[in-house]
Amino acid sequence: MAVTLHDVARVAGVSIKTVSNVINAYPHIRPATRERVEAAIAELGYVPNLTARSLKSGRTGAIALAVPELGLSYFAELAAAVIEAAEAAGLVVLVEQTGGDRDRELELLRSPRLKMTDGLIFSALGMSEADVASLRVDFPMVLLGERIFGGPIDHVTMRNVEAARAATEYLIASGRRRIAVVGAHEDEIVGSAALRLQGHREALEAHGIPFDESLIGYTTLWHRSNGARSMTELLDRGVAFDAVFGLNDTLALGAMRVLQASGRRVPEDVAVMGFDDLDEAGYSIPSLTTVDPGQKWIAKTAVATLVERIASGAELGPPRLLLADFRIAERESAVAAPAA
Amino acid sequence: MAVTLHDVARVAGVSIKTVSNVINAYPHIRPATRERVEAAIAELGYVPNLTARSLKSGRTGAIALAVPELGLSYFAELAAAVIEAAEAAGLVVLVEQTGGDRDRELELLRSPRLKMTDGLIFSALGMSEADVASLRVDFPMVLLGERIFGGPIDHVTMRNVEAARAATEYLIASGRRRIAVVGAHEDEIVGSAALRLQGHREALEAHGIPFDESLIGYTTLWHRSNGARSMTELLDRGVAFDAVFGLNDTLALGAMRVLQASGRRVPEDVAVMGFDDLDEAGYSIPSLTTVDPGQKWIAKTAVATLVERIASGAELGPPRLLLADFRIAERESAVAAPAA
DNA sequence: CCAGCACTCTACAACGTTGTACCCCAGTGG
DNA sequence: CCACTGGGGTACAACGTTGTAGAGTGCTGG
Repeated sequence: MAVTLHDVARVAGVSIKTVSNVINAYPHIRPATRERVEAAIAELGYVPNLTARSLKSGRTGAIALAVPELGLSYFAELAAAVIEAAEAAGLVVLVEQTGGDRDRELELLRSPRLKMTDGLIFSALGMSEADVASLRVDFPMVLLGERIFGGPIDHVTMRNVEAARAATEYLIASGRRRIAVVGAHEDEIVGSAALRLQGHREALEAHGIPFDESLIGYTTLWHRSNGARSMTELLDRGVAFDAVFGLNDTLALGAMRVLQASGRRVPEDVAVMGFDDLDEAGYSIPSLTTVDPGQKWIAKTAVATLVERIASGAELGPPRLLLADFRIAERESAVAAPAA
Repeated sequence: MAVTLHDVARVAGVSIKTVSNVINAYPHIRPATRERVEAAIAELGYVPNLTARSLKSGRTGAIALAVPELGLSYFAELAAAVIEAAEAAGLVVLVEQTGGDRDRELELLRSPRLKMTDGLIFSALGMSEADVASLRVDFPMVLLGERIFGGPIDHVTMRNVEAARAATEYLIASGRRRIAVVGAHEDEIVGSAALRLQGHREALEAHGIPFDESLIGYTTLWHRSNGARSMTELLDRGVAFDAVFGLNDTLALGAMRVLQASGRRVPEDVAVMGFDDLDEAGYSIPSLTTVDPGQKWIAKTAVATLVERIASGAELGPPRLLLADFRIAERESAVAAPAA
């Protein structure tokens, strides 16, 4: 069925190796031979069998990307950026969804399916420091996310603490003092929620504002509905606040909806700050002021780092920690000058 | 470096074929032998080389999914559903982004990278009927989208015309008569925009409502900003309307934002209807009434159809057209009983 | 007691490609 | 005239797996 080098070789009247040489741009080939081979390739519509090539070379030209869920905008945008960067490097991307489930994440790391790729970009969400040993795998891997630090592999991520601190400082600078938080995770030590909450506390402390536990809204997941529910609870609690820091954009948008439905004006009565700078942060009503944590850079850097590891293996030295720059994306939901 | 069947065979003291037989659950193996082999596998941490297996079997266990862009929520949710369905079928998914660009779509169809997969689920956006010949490829493929009908391959899609007609009829039933449309494509004959607009017109006609060109907002892309811009134009135009039909949710959400910013109440002054039933349709303010076009079914069916084609090839008979059921997802932005 | 069978296992070839070794030839310098 | 060089090409093995054919067992039934 499929056309192979043998078929091309027969038609061109040369050996299969010569055809292979033509395809791989081997220099020492007579123009006449090259032409005959190219004609045969065109005539038969030959396409190299990448599986065979992979077997021989040990490289597949594919990398895997594991994310919790593409339905979450953050990860969809991450995947888009990774695929784009990979394509620029001549790689294709195999996308896996783990659901953010620890067991599925661990299972993925042991899956033979990864043998079909040259390496893995792994955005972990369910694993914890206790699982760090599982990251010691025999294929190139780059870790994303903030569940594990100091692991045995390259890690590309964002400055969660500093960025969150900057976010809260932005709110403080605009005159806000009672800042509610949506999306905290109870008893969590590692993970984005804990780090961002820590940055928030640091900012409060730096400005002599006492931390008020009653302003913290806890959720398990970071879906929009969790942000909405958490805000409802805060309102029911009856505590006063003049700003809300959603630990991600999705939470912030969910919370903002409830705030507005309750009759509060954003940003006049309550300023809202998000985290992630999703596409949609620019299109909510009002548009969402948020932290751009450098996701594009993270995607590019993750691919570049993985490509390096694939090329040079362990020789590249000890695992590196690469941190993206962040910035506050100023929009309508929270403005630098305190609103009237 | 990597452990192979040979290594396992040597340790277990059997031939490599026996090890292969153990792995592939070949029945006639003595328990003692099986145990020794399994012990050796565990001891060495053997993982089958899928590339080699692919070369031998001609199957890779991977399928490709080509979408315009994962940053577009519709396609992110589609990809999530396809990956989930594929995983259930024991397949992994290689995701490609075409940008909705015709040339890149055509190039993709000829790309040797597809040789690494067993088939392709192709969501075309840039191609047109003129390119139908390019769909005649020698690998299994399932087409999604509405750019091409009657092509030489299986096609899974939604009932655009009927669903859009139902959407407009829903608005009419709730007492709306002047229904603006956002997202039409000028001079388009095929494609979602044209089909949905056609359904809209059919509904108007069926109810004796004249079609008013001045109520149609044209855009090129279907991003949120296009919906916002288009709505701004409609408002500037000064035409009166009591409902807006966004040809997709993203457009509808963008338009809704502008509507509200202009002081109009949704749904009291203007009802808003979307199309797609994205996750976020449930979390806007107000939540978006929209058409659920059966995306999950489409994803599942596309995978199932592709799997069938992979298994039985051309014997499966002529190309099929498979259409999903749709339903109106009733939320706040447009309600069945006319709002006060 | 032996043909016949089922079971258990092995040797070998193949999937389609590329790396290695080699061969042949023409031209060159001594 | 002969080694030597290098261009142009070939044959063969190998990547790690599975299909095919077949070789030994031991057991069964006639």
